[in-house]
Amino acid sequence: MRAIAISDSANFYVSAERIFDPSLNGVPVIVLSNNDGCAVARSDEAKALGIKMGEPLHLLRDKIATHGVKVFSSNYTLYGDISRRVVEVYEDYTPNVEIYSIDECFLDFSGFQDRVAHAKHMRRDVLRRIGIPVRVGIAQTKTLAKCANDIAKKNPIFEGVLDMTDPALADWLLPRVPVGDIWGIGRRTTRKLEGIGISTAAQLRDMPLRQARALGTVVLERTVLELQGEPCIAFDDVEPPRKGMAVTRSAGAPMTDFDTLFQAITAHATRAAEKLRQHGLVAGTLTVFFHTNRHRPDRPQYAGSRSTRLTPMSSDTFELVAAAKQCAIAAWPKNCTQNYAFTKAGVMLDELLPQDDQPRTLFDEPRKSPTLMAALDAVNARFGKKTMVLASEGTARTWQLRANHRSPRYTTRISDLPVVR
DNA sequence: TCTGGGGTCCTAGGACCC
DNA sequence: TCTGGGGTCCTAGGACCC
Repeated sequence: MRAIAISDSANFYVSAERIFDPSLNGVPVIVLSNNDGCAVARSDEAKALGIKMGEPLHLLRDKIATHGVKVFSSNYTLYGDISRRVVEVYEDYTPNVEIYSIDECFLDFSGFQDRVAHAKHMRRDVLRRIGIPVRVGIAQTKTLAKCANDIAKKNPIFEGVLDMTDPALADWLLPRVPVGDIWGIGRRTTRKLEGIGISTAAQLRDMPLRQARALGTVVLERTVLELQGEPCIAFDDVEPPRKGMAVTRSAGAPMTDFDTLFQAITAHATRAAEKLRQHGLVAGTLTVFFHTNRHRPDRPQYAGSRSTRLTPMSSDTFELVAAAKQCAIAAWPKNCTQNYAFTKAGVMLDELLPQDDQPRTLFDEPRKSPTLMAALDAVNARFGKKTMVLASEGTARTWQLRANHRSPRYTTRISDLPVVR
């Protein structure tokens, strides 16, 4: 029978920090978003203190001091590497793995005999080899598997593995699942559904399809079918081509003049170009945006944004930064007497194509940039990120992110390893 | 004082074409 | 005075995910 499993890590970022620092076990730990803004991962102990997902750090100061909460800046280099290692273990347990997010994978368990025993074995193996605790939900469709995973997460009695392929078990469990907990049902749709008396997963499953499409869209209709056990969301172990990518950041300190803003935009465009080259892609459109602090309506507000075509399509840092500069100049406020403080800026790329598929024109000349970019990437790979940058990135870096609590990059940087005496 | 950074998919409506 | 019936493409905005 068709069986899809989803495996996810418990409080992934916190679990990753705990691998290398056992003193973090049993105590409240949180990991912050970029710029040390909000709590985006919380240990069970931190959740018990009432710390919410996305809660701003500056509102948590009291709790942190009172309860000795350990605080970390996010360390994506570490989490990305740990994530890759966890996937390697999954691949020993099924030939078909679909990476869904940094801490979640769909696994094809179709045709396996004792799925629960298999999943429990895999779970022990991930913990032993990598040190990350995971939970596994199994069902006929992705939506049901996510639901089973969620139930396993909340009920320790399942010991981290719940197989919901048995219809009788699903019939017993689904009336106990709030509709808003279903994958794909967000806040808005929850409110609409509750408005017509649908408050559990079982009620949503039994909703007429026409009504589902009318209330939501075809997306909601698919969720209903998935809950009935009919797969509408394909299992996809080949990565779909990316359509766009973005590099956007809050600034560590507000940016008040064009030069500072353009330094940040240079850095973001540079990073975007690197990402393109890593994926072997070129972009057809570039967008620059920047805006003031939206949490402070009492201050002057401005949001600027401009797009431009890249002709020819490009992944060249110089070309992208030049295009970004034109956009930034065009979007910069004109004739203004206000003193705007910009807190966020970004560069977005769209119409991505594999480099080899990019259209040529009659007048294309051979470009020097591939060799130059390869050299640039090689220098930065060998001597460290940002060894060689465009001068327009500046040296002051006042706009740079705050990251005051970052742990060492234990698995990817030898100089970060603690010295044992 | 201090509030993240990515993505995807869908729909409606306008512009334009024959 | 009468004023069709298709298409496609693009954009903006909504909703959702982690």
